[in-house]
Amino acid sequence: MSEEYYTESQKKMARYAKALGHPVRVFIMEYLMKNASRCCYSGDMAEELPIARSTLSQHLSELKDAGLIQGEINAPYIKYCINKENCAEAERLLGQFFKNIDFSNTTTCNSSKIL
Amino acid sequence: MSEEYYTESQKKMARYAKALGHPVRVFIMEYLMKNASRCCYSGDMAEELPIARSTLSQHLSELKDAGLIQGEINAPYIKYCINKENCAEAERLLGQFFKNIDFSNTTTCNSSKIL
DNA sequence: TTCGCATTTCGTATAAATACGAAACAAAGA
DNA sequence: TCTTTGTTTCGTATTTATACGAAATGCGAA
Repeated sequence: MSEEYYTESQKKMARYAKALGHPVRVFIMEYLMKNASRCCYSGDMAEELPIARSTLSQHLSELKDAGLIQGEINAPYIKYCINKENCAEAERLLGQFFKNIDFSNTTTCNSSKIL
Repeated sequence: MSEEYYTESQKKMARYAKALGHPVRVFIMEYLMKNASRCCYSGDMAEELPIARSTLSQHLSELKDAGLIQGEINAPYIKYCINKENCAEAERLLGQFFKNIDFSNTTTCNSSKIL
């Protein structure tokens, strides 16, 4: 019944963008990127963030559900790291997306009646 | 009292990403990019989307508040277009962000205990 | 088996996002 | 001035996101 109005790319892009749509989650991603050579645990990040550990855990889950990170059990810790494959896809989708902007055209929206 | 935990880049990135975190808004952005040479009105997009016009208007407002698009009054229409300056910033921020991924390192999270 | 530890899940509260239809608005034209 | 028209704002309902503390979980070590 419900027709498909959005392309797979549009839905995927929105999914990835939504996951990155919170400063805590951007922080987590950058933390994992910077510390990719060593083990990254929830507790390490918790010490640098002003939120409860349960809240951090939820943000980790969101990034995991979106496919941007993955966790590996290293009991009693859980080691987190970037999901490179999906991050590469997100990078590609976003790159393609912005490439469609025509920076040569300067004739639109240059009047004084800008909202 | 509330210390600053997130960088300006992190907050800006999250803001832009959040604005792109819905298929309708990705659709709108791509529509405006593709039709940059001509006028884009709310009604044109409404005809291609399965949502109420008031809902579309709200999504347009979100993109506008995030700085990704702008509107120009062309009564009784409102002409929308990409805000190139801010889109360029978003592109730059996201590009920098993903560039931090170390694709050469393959030693993390390759065990069988992946969550 | 029992304890301790890091982490998540649960329960819950509050705020924000998403959606719709009705009403308001602003400007052009009759 | 009144009407028409495209769009937004308002009022509202529902869902989802964000946050916390308490309790549960899973596992290694004692």
